[in-house]
Amino acid sequence: MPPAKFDREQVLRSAMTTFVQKGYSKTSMQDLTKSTGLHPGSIYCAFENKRGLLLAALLQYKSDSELSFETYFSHDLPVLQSLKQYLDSIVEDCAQKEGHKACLLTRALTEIADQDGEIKSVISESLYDWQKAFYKQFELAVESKELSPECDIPHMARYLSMGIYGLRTFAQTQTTREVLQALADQLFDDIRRLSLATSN
Amino acid sequence: MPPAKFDREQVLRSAMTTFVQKGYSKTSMQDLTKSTGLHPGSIYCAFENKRGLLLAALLQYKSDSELSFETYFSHDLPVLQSLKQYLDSIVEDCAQKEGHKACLLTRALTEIADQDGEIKSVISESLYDWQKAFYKQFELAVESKELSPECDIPHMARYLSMGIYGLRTFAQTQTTREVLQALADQLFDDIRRLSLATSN
DNA sequence: ATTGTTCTTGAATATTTATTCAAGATATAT
DNA sequence: ATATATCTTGAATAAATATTCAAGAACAAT
Repeated sequence: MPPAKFDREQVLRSAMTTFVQKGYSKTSMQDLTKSTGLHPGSIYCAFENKRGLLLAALLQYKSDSELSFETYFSHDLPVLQSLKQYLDSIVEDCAQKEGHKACLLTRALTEIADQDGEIKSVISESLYDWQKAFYKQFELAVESKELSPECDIPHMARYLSMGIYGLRTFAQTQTTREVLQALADQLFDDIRRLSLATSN
Repeated sequence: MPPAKFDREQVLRSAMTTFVQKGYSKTSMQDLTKSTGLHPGSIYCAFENKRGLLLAALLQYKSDSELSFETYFSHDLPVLQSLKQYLDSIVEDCAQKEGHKACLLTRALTEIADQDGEIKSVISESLYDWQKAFYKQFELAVESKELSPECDIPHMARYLSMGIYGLRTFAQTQTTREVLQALADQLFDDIRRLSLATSN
């Protein structure tokens, strides 16, 4: 019965959603069979075990995120404008009262990275790649004279990442859109100041 | 044999440590009996169950944190100076390579708040109280003319909380002291700018 | 059609982990 | 001293959950 081979990406997206919503430990195999539509045997055949499914989901999440990143940053807009829209989209995600779309990477990072070196590596590298993507955008913007040649690009990229981590955590206690938007706007302003200031 | 009644605070601190290090779900009762020195029966007698122990530990953590907060902010130093030292102490915590001291509140928040309304309330309120403690310090500093009367105090307090959440998350992927210190310093600068600027 | 191969199914098993509780120990009171 | 009440102990139990695997279904090839 080989034809009905399941759609791997679709399965991974379902697993992603479940893991983000319930966390790794609290997600049971039963939850996963329900959300993916796969039976236990199939999951074990395809991904070895629950942990393997998480690893695969993390990689899928990374690749999905990269795609999304590009839709914001790959036009010929000024970086700062793209960044503004990117931050707004995060606010949008966080402001959803029900089923607040968290970030699978950071959620898994805080939940299980201490316990599992390989997973920690995968997550850390993905987050670092994400940070580097900002880095690269800022670099291009320096070349095109949008940003000051003296700004500290790695520092800016790190501070931006930190701010987004913080925003997402903050959003777990408070989802008022205006508040979240004000925080995102403040972060944007601070990054912009760093990106322009020759003095600092 | 009533006399050997265990020291509740000590037990809760041990449980706190274990929960922070392994996370709630991955902490087994066996881990807890080992770290607290209590036998299962005693734990169930005193705290009802594992969840009850977490709740008690969260409250203890809150009260310990408040005490620590006061050691930083209750002298007659300028707020900004106290804040700087407070941030430095967080960097110190985060830079510990082994057993990175995370925040129990945020860790539990991301791990289980979605699943348990009561725990979410306890955590949210504790974090909000912490935010209000900043708020109050800024308010006093406005009264004593250290800070501009026009600064947006609630906004500052929220942005500061957000920054600290972000810093702690960032520290899970990168523990280089210089990098963490630079991020904390940047956060400090941005808060200071908000606290002084009449223009914004 | 029949056979062989490959993939699916999900009930059965193994394992881990929370929880209980009856027996034991310690102290206080009489 | 003895009795009584209170707290402790940790092995036994219950519950939840990951994992396996033998039987079954779908297709392709002869």
